[in-house]
Amino acid sequence: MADVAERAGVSPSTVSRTLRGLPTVSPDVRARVEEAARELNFAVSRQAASLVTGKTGVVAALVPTLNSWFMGSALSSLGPLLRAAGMELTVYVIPDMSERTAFFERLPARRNADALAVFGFDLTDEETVRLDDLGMPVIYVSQHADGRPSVYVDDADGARKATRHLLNLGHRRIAFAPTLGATGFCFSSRERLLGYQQALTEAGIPLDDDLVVTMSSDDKRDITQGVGKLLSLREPPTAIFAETDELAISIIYFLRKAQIQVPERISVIGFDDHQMAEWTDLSTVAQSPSDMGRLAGELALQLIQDSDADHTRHVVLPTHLIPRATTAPPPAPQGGHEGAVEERRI
Amino acid sequence: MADVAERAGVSPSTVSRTLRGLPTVSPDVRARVEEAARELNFAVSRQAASLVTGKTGVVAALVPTLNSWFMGSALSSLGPLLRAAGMELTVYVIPDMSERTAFFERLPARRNADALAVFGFDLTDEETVRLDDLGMPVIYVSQHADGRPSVYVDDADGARKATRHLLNLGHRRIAFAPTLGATGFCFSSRERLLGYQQALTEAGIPLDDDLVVTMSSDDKRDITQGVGKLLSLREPPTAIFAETDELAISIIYFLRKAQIQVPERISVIGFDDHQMAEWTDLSTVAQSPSDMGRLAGELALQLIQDSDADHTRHVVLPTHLIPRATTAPPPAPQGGHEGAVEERRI
DNA sequence: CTGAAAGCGCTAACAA
DNA sequence: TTGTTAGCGCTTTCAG
Repeated sequence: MADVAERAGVSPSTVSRTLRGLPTVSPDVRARVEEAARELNFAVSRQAASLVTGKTGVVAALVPTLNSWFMGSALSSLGPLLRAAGMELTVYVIPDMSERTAFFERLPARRNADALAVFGFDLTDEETVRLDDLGMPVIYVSQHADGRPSVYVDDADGARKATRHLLNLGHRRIAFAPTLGATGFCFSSRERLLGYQQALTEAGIPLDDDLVVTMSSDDKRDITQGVGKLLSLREPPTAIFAETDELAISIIYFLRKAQIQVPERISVIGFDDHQMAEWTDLSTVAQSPSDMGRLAGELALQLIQDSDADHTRHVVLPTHLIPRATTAPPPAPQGGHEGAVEERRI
Repeated sequence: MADVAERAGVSPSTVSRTLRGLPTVSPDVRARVEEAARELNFAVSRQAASLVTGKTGVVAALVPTLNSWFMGSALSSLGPLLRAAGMELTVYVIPDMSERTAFFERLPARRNADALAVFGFDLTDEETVRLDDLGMPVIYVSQHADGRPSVYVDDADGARKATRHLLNLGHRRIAFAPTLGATGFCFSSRERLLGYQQALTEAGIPLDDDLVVTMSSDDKRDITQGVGKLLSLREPPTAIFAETDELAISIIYFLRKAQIQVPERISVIGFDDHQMAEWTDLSTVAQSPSDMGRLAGELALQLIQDSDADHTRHVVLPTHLIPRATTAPPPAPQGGHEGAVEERRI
């Protein structure tokens, strides 16, 4: 910066003012400084600046993985939004329990970010408390956190929609397949289970624990076994509501592999409206992770600016049912002969 | 840090030494300092440290989007690797041309990272030169950059494998569908096209430009039109090689929707071995983006440490063909009656 | 509108 | 093994 100052024939202070766009710089000086900066390929060091301002210019995101449709979409919208505000995005990927423990013990984000967005973890109370004294706003995304800023979809409502859709088609034996990430992380399982149960109760159908089978969506064997468990019940389900589209698609794969027609014999519905849902004609409940990323980013920027903004704001996003070709009325009670024309599907 | 020093009854330097794990600290002092640090919830400010060391402790990744299987997998493996080395990952998401221009003009990573990993962009020469004087090692991932460190798969070879597989099945009219990101970014299209052409030439089949139809994999209309173009040729292809699995899956969707059986009438093969490829029984060429992420990270760390390491190293990863159920021999020349048993697919 | 000077929190010499 | 000192590159008073 001193070089730029010298080249432009002004003091470092003036260079600083110019480069930050402060209005208290005369036009000709501004022009000289900007040219000098360009010629020298000068870029301000965030490190040095933040040392004195106390702001790092960084928003941190805590994610269990980047390798999922949800996270990818959310961060793809968060990133450019932050850049537009002159901020950078640093990502902490926490793929397993030991990394998670390490993260919460050391809290490496402390002093190295102005805000933290926590994506989709089902945090323990201790972990939440730990984040409370991190010294920066923490935004909870895709999860509730009482009394703390959160952005999420109404998962329970979405699950009700999915379940009601199946009920409306005439299904009475409806299974729910929550998914457990390989690492003990848990997205919105609880809420979706709740919505599923509410819809059943609403319809006067007793809950049956045998119809709730957790499957890890990364693990083929686990899915086969889970599907097997459902098929071997004395009264198997005629419909399966999978917690995510990815799980739904793999369940369909195993059902069809076992010669069980979908949706003629068993209907399957997912949750997400993953890009693949369209290509596989999957009925699902849509949510918008990119909206969540955007809103989380806006909330973060706002909380960074007004330290006394409303820190308890919850933003709840809508979901909507997208019926496609994997849900249909259940097969006739005993006859077992199925729908006439069989469409081709991927 | 001064607080910690006072509480532990030592000087700031000693605290610094302790916290950085230098060996020149006596055990009892170390213990006192660590306890004090824990009690005060102290974490070193990277900003201040980097001001004096000149190292930021950050690796930057430049990506066109995070919302793709490839990027998600690559960064999911890069992130934890960097954390294990005590580094942070900051991500620049450059979704469109204007952001791209802005990035290369301002180079915001300058002085704010120790290395930059550029993922999957097809950079212009000017852009590459611009990165050369960024003042930090730049690792090119999923692309060649002559004389600069690169990590990529042998796309041409993978494409040859895919094309040969189709040739071996008896196909002679084979189309190639490169995909153009919505934003003018271009992954490995060129190389894959090349491999496709080589395999054809090798087999003595003349190239036909009509069989190469670009389709934007985000855009439904574009894909329908592209498929339509191929189907309306005087001599339509009996097989399509799609540049990516995602494109392959959507092409299959449109073909089946148009009552064109896959693979009986037209074979389709993709490239990636996307997680969904298995669930859709898609034949494909596998590559491992997580390996690429990992190797890129290792290379970055190495270049950061030894500034005089080999800056021209190229790491080339293998691909392998995974034949599944979307490729089969072409239909009999004129009769048009297809294979006997029809397997069920998602 | 501009410059001088102080200091942000840390590390790296050097001295003890 | 530990403490002292001098900056790293910037922003921010405060004078002018």
